[in-house]
Amino acid sequence: MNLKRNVSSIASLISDPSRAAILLHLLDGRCHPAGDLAAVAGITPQTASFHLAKMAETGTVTVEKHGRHRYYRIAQASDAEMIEQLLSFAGPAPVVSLRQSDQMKKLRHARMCYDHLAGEAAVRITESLLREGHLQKDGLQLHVTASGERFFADFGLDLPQLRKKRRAFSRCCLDWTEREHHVAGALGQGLTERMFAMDWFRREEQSRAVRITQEGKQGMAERFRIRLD
Amino acid sequence: MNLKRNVSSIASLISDPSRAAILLHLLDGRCHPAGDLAAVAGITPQTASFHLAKMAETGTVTVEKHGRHRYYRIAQASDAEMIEQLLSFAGPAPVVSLRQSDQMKKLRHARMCYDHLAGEAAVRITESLLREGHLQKDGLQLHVTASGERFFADFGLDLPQLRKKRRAFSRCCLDWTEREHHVAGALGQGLTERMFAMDWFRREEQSRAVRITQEGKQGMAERFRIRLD
DNA sequence: TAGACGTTTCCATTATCATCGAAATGTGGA
DNA sequence: TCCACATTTCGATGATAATGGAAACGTCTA
Repeated sequence: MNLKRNVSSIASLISDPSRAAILLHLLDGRCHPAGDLAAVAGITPQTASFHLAKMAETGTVTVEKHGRHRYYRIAQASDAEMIEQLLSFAGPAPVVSLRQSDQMKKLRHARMCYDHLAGEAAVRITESLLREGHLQKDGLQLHVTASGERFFADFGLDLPQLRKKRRAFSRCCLDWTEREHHVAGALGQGLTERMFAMDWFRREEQSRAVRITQEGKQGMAERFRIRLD
Repeated sequence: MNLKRNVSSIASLISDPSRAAILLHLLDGRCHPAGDLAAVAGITPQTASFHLAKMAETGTVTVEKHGRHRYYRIAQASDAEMIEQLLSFAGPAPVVSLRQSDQMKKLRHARMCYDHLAGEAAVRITESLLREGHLQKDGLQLHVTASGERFFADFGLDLPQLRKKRRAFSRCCLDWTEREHHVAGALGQGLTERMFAMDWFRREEQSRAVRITQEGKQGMAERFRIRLD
């Protein structure tokens, strides 16, 4: 069994508190400059650079140079999802401060999970798609039905294009706050992108949290027949 | 966010190769003497004892004294399931030797996931229970329907008793070889126990693998309408 | 009662690795 | 051209923790 090797090497990436902090912060799917990540993890830029280099070497993160900044992000959606899964075992975070509980409430409500929407909103949307027969669950796969093809096209998604991407097309991703599944994969990403384009959601600064706009509430009621407050 | 702390401490449990080997071996749900675990991990008894003491302290494993042996096992089903989940990210194990691939094939077919059945057999059984309307999926929960109540009672399970247990009654557990869900929780455990009592399955020595008997094949065809070879 | 065996405790060794100061590199702006 | 700034590289340090030898403990067997 050389599963051992894989398992422990994956785990050791996250076992260091500084790296965990960095990865958790990168879980918002955005690009972050090295300095910010150092600040988040509470370490000096040198140390952060050391960790980032290490993670870049194993392919966990990728770099993009822009001027004198270097922006890092998580390389693969699957890695991000693994960390999300770990979170669901870290248990419901014991709330310490009011500020934390407030932040937590926002995260539960709607947040980014790397490149797609997560939290209550995402779970409700996924439920709706299944209920209306646009998606069909098959294990961890989510198949788009005939009615789904029409629905998504009508929604402004180019499904053939999304299918072409070199990644899973449509799959379940475990939501660690809701303990249910939400749509991930290229479809989840495309859907999320489209909803942002329609200004249904707006990202918060420096956080994975996502705010729902008035248009969003209205749109979700009309399109998905769900009501979020 | 003190999620960080939790996440990294969970990961550090498995990040050490020796501990990973021990935990992976304990994933069969059986009790194992300390010496065996040392051998499996390729370390001296002292070192294994050190790791086991550490894991016992954090509540990951529990000890049972029998004569001069001390038998260890994973304390909580949820921990075992977390490790199983990590395995699904470790990727399909690159097969090195023929012996390994053979062992792997057996594991895929049927194995123990701590205290319940996993692998193809478990996934097929779960599918059958859903298809026949005995179980109903609700997020990660599995509800027993009215017809399910009758079915399980007829199968020899004491559901009220199982519900009393201080653990999740019936839930989905991600199968890392099949990438689908199978029944876990008290129901998964009870079901597995009953099938072993009926001699449908037999455990292999020193492995998580499980062999299906002739009775098992016949019984599964009759009761679950599935055919496994 | 003695000895074998499984296991743990104690202890010293060793290696690994996160960390940071100092300095180098590269980029942008004045 | 010079300086400020983001980042990395280098090098040294210190802490942590895995490891195994020696010995003790408890249990089983003869």
